[in-house]
Amino acid sequence: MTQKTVVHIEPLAPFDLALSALVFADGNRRVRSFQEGYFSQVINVNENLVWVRLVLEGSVDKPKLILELYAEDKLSIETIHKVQGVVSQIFSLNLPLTHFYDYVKGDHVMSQVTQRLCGFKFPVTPTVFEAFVDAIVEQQISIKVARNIEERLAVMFGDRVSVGGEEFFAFPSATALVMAGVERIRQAGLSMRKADYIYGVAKRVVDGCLDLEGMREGSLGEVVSVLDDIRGVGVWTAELTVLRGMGRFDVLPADDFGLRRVISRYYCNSRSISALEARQIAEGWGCWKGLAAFYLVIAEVLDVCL
DNA sequence: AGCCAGGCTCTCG
DNA sequence: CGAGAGCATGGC
Repeated sequence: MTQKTVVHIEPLAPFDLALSALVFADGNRRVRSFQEGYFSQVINVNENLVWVRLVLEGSVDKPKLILELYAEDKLSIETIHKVQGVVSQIFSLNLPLTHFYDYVKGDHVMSQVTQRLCGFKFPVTPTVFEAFVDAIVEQQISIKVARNIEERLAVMFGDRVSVGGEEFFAFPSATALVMAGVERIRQAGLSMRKADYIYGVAKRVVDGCLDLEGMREGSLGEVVSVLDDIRGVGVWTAELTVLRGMGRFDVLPADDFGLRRVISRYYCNSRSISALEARQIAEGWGCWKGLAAFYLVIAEVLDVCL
């Protein structure tokens, strides 16, 4: 029988859930979505599968969150705490955005954008592994196609939890992907090559020769270089993994076509710019360069005029 | 219809 | 070395 628990969270202000979860607005409800003010997804804390729903009460400047946890069995206090920790991590609830806003005050474009998008936090994945696989999936193809494939991977290989007769899927574990094998991974809509890369990464994780979680504390250059050495992984994939998987917002994946395009739109009149130029512009955003770049992405999506 | 998306590897000159 | 083909899918 489904068990429900409700927890109240007070994130550091400002926080805007609608902006932060905007990218999940058209997501598959069984995997991860943002609908009618509710963000939802399955969270896995030591083999406990919990489907969570998160909604913002109060304002962006005085944010209060209500977190609902649904599980098939009664949850221990410890599990509830851990789930709360993961949610807090996904939206960087304790990240002081005001430091970022102060830092870019002198940058005309970024100060405007941060004012308009006040409270946006770039969502992070619960595990580094998820970000790594996602980044490989996202190589070269459009975001929409990539998202479809990622959702398909969850439905095909992810653990499921049943809530009120509905099924919800977690992101697949490395073990599940290794068990699936290259051919079945490919059937999610990937090229043979990408399926092979993903299988390879999962296999390393299962074999214990790639400790992704253990790399969170490593220096940026070191981590990127270790990941970059893996077959199928370049600098772009490594940087996106560090950014989105570890919440290291000081990383700019400058090889990213979309990020370069949006940076140019706001800073160089849309002429095509090199990765080097993008990095030079991003230097002005200091240790916030990765987050800042995604402020521009959201600004573009919402067609924010300056 | 054909080109291109939040790349990367492999091959060939 | 640098340039170019190939890859899966879906939107335009």
